[in-house]
Amino acid sequence: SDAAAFSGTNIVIALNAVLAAIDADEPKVLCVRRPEGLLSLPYGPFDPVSHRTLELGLRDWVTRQTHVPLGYVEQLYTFGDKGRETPAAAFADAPSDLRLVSVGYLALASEPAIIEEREAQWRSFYDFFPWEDWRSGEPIVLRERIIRDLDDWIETASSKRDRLERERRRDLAFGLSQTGWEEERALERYELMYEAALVEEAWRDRKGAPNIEASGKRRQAQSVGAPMASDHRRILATAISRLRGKLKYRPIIFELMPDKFTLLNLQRAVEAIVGFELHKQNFRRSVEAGGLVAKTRETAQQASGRPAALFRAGEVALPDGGPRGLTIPRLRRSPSTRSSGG
Amino acid sequence: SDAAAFSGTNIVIALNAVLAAIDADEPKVLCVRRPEGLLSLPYGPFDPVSHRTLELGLRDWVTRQTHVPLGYVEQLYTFGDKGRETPAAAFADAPSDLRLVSVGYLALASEPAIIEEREAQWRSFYDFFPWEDWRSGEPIVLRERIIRDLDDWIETASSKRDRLERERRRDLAFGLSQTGWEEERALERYELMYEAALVEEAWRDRKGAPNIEASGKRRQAQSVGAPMASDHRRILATAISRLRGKLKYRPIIFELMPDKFTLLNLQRAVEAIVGFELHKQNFRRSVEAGGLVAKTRETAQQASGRPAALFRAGEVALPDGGPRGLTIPRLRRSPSTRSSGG
DNA sequence: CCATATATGCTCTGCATGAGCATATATTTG
DNA sequence: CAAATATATGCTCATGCAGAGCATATATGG
Repeated sequence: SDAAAFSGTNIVIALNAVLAAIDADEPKVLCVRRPEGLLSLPYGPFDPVSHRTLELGLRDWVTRQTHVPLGYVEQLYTFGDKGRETPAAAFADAPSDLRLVSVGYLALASEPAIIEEREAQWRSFYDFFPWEDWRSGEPIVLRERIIRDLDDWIETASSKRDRLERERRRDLAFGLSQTGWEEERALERYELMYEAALVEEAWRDRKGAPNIEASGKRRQAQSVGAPMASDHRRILATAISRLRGKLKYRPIIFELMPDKFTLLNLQRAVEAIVGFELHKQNFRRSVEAGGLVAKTRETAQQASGRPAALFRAGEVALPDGGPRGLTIPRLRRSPSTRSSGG
Repeated sequence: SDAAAFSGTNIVIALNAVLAAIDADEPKVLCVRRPEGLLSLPYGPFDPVSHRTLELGLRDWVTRQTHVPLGYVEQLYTFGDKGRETPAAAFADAPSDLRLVSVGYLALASEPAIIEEREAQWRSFYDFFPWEDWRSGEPIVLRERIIRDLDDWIETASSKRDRLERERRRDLAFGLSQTGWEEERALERYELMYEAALVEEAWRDRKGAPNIEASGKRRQAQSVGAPMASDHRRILATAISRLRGKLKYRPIIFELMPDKFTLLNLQRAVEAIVGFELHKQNFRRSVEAGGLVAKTRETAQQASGRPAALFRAGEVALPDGGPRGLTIPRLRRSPSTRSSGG
C-alpha cells in the first residue's frame, strides 16, 4: 500500500475565492472572464514554498490580483474529482498529467471594490441561480421550467424505488415537502439540477455519454442560469449555502456592511443573501434586542420619508460573535407587496 | 506570477478520517498507535491515479485497513499549514522536501467494529478533551487548571488591547460570557488552549521558541488531555464541533445508532456527543413529535424497571433529512443527580 | 405485597416569533 | 401651506415551542 503513496507528487492545488459583497441591495460575486468567454471564479496556485498556510496563499494572490481588501475569510470545501478540469486549462503552462485539486474559500468584503482589470467583474449571485431569488415572489423559472424538468427526470428513473428516491430528494430540496423552501439548501438544489442535467455544466461535462444526451435533449434548449467554467458554479453554490446557513448563528452579515448603515440597509442585505423578504418590524426587534447593533446619533440622508437612524455593528457582533446570530423573521402570508419597486 | 504555479508538484495529500461510533454511551474515535507511542488518526495517501474522488479515496483505504463499514461520510477541512508534519514522518519512504496537505473527514459508524490490527483502538473523545465532558457536572480540570492557566496567558499579553481581546475570546469560548457554555465551540477552545500553550502539542511544535518556553514553563507540568501526533487533535476537535453543531439541524445521530434502540439509548448517544445531560421527558417529546423515530412493537430487555419500547429511525430521519434535526433540551438548573451511576 | 427503578404521559409557564395596527417624521404634490 | 405619500419606529396580540417538574405505569427484587 505504499507504492501509491507518492502519486501525490503530481498534484496541483488551486485556491478558489468566492469573494462576495453587497452592492445596491444585490449580492455580488467577483468573477473573471476567461479567454473563451466563460465566467470563472478568481483563483490562483498554492505555492508550498512561499505560502505558510493555505489561507495566506489565498489572501496573497487575491490582494495582488484584485486589490480587494479581504476581511473575513473562511474555507469552504476541497474539490478533487477527477475530470473537474485539467491543470493545463487552469494554468496555461502546466504539464498535462497533473491532478487539479481546488480548495474553495468564501471571502466577504464590505463593499464591492472597483476592479482595475478588464476581465474581472462583479456579478449578482442570481445571474447564476435565478431560482434562488424569491424576493419578488416565486421565481418564474422555478415552476415554469425546473420543477417540470425534474418531473421528467423523476420519470426516467430505472426502478420504482429509484423514482421515489428522486422524488423525495426533489421535494426536500425544492420545498415541496412539509418543511417548505429552505434557503440553505442551495447547494443541494444545484447538485440535483446538475444530476438531472438541467444546467449547462452537466451536459458539457458529460459530452459523449449517449443515454444522457437523449434524455437531456429537451432540456438543453436553454441553460437555466448563467454557466461557469469548470465546477465553479458548484463552488459558488457551496458558498451561498454556507453564507445563508451561517447568518443564523453567527453575525457575519456585518462583514458585508459599511461602518454605518440603517436598519433597512441591514435588512436588505440579509434579504439579498437569503433570497426572500423579511418582516420589517420583527427584524428590527430581533436585531436591536440582541444587541447586534448600536445606534449612532446620525441619521441617513434620503429622498423621501422619515429619515432613518444610522447604526453600527454592536460590540457582540464580531464574526466569532457572542449571541447566536440573526433571527430571520420569515413572512408566511402575503409578502406585503414590494414586488415592483427597485 | 506563473513561476510559482508548479511548486504544486511537490505536494502530498493525505486523507485523515475521524471515524466515530458510540460504545456503551461513550463517544469513541478510531485511533492508531504509532511506533513512537503517540496516538494518531488513521490516514492514507490520496492517489490521483486510482482515486476518482477524494471521498472514494478515503473510503478505499479505510475499508482496506480497518474493515469498518463506512456509512455517513462528510468532508471536514483541509489542513495545509507549513510545519504540520513532514511527509516523511507520515509516509516512511517519502522524499523530504514535500509539503503535506491533509483533508480531514468525519465518518460515522453505527457500532464500533472490532479492529483486527493491534495498533488500532477505539478511544473516547474525552480522553483527548476531558474539559468537554459535562455529563457529570463541570469537569474538574476546567476550573482547577484551564481557566487559571488561561488567566496567566491573558496577563502576559503585550498590550492592554491584546489583553482585553484574549479575555473576550476566553470568556466566549469557555462559556464565561452571557451566552454560557456552547458545546459546538470545542474547536475554538482547543485552538485557544493551543495558542496559550496549555496542550502538549503546542510546546512540542514550538520547541526552540524561547519566549514561549519561558511563559509556558509552569503549564508544562502536565498535559491537559492526551496528546496526538501532528495536528490530529485539532482535526478531532474540528470533527467534534461539526458533529455537535450538525446534530441540531440534521438527524445524523441515527447514523451512530443500531437499527433498534430505546429512547434512552438515543438520549445517551446525544448526551455522549454534546457532552451534557438532557431533560428526559422533553427529549422524548421533541423526538417523537418531530417524527424522527417510529415505535416498533418490541420492548427492550433489561435488569430492572419498566421495559422501554424499541424505536427505529423515522422515515424523515435520513441524513439529508426533512425536519430540522434534534432539539437539545438543556437542563438549566440542577442536573437531577445522575453523576455517580454508570 | 412493598420498595425500587425505569418508562411514559401530562400540565404549567415563560419566551421567542409571526403578524399587524398605530404613530412619528420626513418629502412631494396640489 | 395643507394634504397625500413614504418611510421609520413603537407597541400589542396570538401562537407554539422549550424548560421544568408532577403524576402514573410497569417492570424487578425482596
